[in-house]
Amino acid sequence: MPRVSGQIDQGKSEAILDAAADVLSEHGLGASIAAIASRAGVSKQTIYNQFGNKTDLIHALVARRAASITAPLTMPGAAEHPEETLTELARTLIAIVTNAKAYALMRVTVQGAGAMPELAHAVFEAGPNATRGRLSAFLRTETEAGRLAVDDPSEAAEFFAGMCAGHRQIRALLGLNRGEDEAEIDRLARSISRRFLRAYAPA
Amino acid sequence: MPRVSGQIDQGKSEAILDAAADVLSEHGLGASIAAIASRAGVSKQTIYNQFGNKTDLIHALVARRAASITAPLTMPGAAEHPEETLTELARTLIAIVTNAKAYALMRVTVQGAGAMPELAHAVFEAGPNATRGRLSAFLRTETEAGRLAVDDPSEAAEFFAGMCAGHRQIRALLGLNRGEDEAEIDRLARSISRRFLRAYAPA
DNA sequence: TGATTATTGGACGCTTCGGTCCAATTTACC
DNA sequence: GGTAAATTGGACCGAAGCGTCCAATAATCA
Repeated sequence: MPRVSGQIDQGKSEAILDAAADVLSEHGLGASIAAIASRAGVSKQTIYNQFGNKTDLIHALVARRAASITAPLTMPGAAEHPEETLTELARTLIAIVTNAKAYALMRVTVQGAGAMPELAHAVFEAGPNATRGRLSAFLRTETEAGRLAVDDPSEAAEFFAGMCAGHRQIRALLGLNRGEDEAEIDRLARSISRRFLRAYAPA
Repeated sequence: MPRVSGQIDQGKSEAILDAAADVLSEHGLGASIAAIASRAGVSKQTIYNQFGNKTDLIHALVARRAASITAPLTMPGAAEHPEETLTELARTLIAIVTNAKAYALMRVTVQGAGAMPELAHAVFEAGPNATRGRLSAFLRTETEAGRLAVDDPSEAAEFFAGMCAGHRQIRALLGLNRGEDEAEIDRLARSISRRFLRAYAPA
């Protein structure tokens, strides 16, 4: 059912990626193309027509989905007091680590790290490392404005991210995440922001 | 070459587990029994004689090796000032997350989380969660002694562990870890300990 | 030495999977 | 309607892996 002469069906393409995300997060990288095709309601051959092979399919999946996950991570503009900004960022970070769908992708990437190292590298750069970059820039400007006293912004940013991740990250990767409720996330985010500010308060 | 009548060769058993650890960390869970046997200098049949099947082999491996990794994690006794104690603990935690061999096992566990959830659960309990338990007990006694002001010891322990893990954990799982040098680890451990104490200093 | 038992190595069956091929069919465009 | 293109479904190949079987061998114990 081609929509445009000589072109690939974009709708089916998205359906395939959705199915791949589902099946891969359930069965890991060992999931078969046949299973993905079946879930997508599509012929196996169609997948090969559109993506070439399994490796390229994974690449396409991670590339397209990583963008949607990293999207909310843009650093909010500096508020007059950094506490609100940091709390908001903490909320976002916790939500990502707690989000099953998002972390299923990370799991797939971890599984495939041996076979596709460049994918692992790309994911790390686009995700955690990009966040650190933005956050450390924020901390630097706040320090210059005298509202914080951060000597090593990059290190401090990693501390902050680590506090947000906590054991939730490894638990998510191990498939042990209980759904965290909204109020709990909010409470945690405030706590992180408060403690972090105490640790880096100007003298 | 049996050593004791009716018994299994313990030396070979250990050799098999060592080989399994090596091969699994290189090729992931997809590694073949044949490859492990070859690396161990042992017949494939011998592996089946001793461990039954692949799943049980993985279980045996993780069970036996997890103990040796978690061993150094015993909480040191409370010093007169907590800074030294916390710095030492931070050093240990960073070393574990940075240790390629240790984290190779974690990677295998993550890969197998779908197929063997009870293994994932056991590893989490024996590793990160046990650490949190011990650390939070320490923080509680320090608070009672008036040297710290920790309102939620469990949460604080997770913050501390998260600061130590930082991006190193996910980087290790993605196979991106550059070897961290001793001096750098030491500097980082001190920094974490100092900042943590500022965040939780008594009023 | 003889009996017992683990080990070896290699062949084997079975299943699963990636990837290809192809004829029949459906869909979109002219 | 006719044409060109993609899709379908199913057969098919080759490779790989798990686990079994077995006859020959080596090592221990009595």
